[in-house]
Amino acid sequence: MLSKKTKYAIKALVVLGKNTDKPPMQISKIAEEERIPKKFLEQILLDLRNAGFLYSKKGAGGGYSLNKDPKDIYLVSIMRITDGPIAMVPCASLNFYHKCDECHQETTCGIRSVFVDVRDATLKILSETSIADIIARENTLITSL
Amino acid sequence: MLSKKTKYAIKALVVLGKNTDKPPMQISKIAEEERIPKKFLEQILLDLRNAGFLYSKKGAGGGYSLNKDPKDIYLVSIMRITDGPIAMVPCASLNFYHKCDECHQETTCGIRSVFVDVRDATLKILSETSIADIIARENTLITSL
DNA sequence: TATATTCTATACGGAAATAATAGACTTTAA
DNA sequence: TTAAAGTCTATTATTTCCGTATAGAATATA
Repeated sequence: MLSKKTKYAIKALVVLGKNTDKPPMQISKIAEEERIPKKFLEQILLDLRNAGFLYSKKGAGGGYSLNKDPKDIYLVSIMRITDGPIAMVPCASLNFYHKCDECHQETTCGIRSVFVDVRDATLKILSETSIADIIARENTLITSL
Repeated sequence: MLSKKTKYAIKALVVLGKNTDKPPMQISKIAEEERIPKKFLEQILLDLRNAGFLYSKKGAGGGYSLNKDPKDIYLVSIMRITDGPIAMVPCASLNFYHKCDECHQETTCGIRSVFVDVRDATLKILSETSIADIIARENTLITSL
């Protein structure tokens, strides 16, 4: 399951992605609009900032804005920051690999073999879908109502 | 992440899938062979039995055996018993649907839209891969060493 | 029929992860 | 100088996962 942290991160980035031509947006405003606990959101935005996705400005009139084009922020990157691995088993993870506790024959493990395929299928989607795509999808969905 | 419960379930089914022509196998033996905590495995096998995948026999000489052909036991079914939903967001789940806490506009949610695609990609693999396939994959991997 | 063997069922407890909150500090605009 | 922001770390609360315990029911076989 996606953590709330990840969902909040994506939602915040979507809001900021619609705000690119305006002055930076305050945490409080994002939290309010998306109904995210403010203090929790602070932590999340900080992580995204430290990973280079956000620009922040302190003091009066400060706030957050995207540091990249929404087209260049992919879900896979966000998820790796907030949730960590994409794969469903640690032994199939590209960026967060470690051996499974239970496993003692990784090279011949049939479970691993299947979940490498699952990882690849998931990864293909998540690494092709950007914040801009999410916004576009929402616009399409709204139009088709 | 896959729970240990699910991994243990798959491993137990694989062991039983290699044992189809022999008398039922005791929990203790499966637990020993696969190094699974026995009491935990009892619960898991019980769930699989109640779902119709296993046949069990009490008393001396009793034990567990598969109630279906290994070709007809798909990973998706096992996972739904042990872990529940396949989708990464509850609002995208086919068998365990419920609204996300945070969400108030499900029909136009871009996150949901993407994770429906992820679910479909995952589901395709998991509903095509059976216990027999896992065994076959392991044999292939062993041969190619 | 007695007994050991094996599965059945439910309840419990600790550990880890997740979610949220708190408070003190830093920077900046006006 | 002060109010408005973000920064950073610690702490608490909640939930889920993993494993254990215990009592019970069914069955083979001696």
